[in-house]
Amino acid sequence: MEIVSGSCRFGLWYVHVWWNDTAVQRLRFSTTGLAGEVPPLIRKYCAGQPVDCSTLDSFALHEESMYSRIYRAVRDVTYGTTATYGEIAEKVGTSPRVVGQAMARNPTPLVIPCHRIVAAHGIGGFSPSVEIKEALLAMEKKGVHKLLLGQN
DNA sequence: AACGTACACTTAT
DNA sequence: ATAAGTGTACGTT
Repeated sequence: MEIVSGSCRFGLWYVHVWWNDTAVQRLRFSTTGLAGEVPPLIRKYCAGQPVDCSTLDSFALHEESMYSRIYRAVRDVTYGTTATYGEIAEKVGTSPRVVGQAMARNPTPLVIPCHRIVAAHGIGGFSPSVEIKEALLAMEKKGVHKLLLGQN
């Protein structure tokens, strides 16, 4: 099936997505837009609705590599919660540093929710900008609140 | 095929 | 604050 691409807004940023009917192939944040549609779930998520993009599929989840194992563990971190690099490392049997490396190379952020992985004593990194990570986490926190209280 | 090095970390000085 | 430990991937030989 053919790969299509598109972008949507998230705050000051654009989210570019390359995807087909089975999985997201690539996702990245950019300061410029791109013609075309993104998967509906991602559009809703970026609009602030409490939907979880990790229910989408990413090609990067289905390999036998260490990174792929890490990505599968990261996918299980649910909306509105966080885990540390060290926790993920322990789960898959590697070191925290490696988890950081896997996050830095994550081909499909949001779908593999690397923004929910934080350092033991700080927020950790995010490219292209840690502001995005902060915004995503703040939004999810608010979203869960909304879900529980049914308002605001 | 081996080697060096770069890391979105962590823990102990 | 700083240093040592860490495992994987990736670029150079």
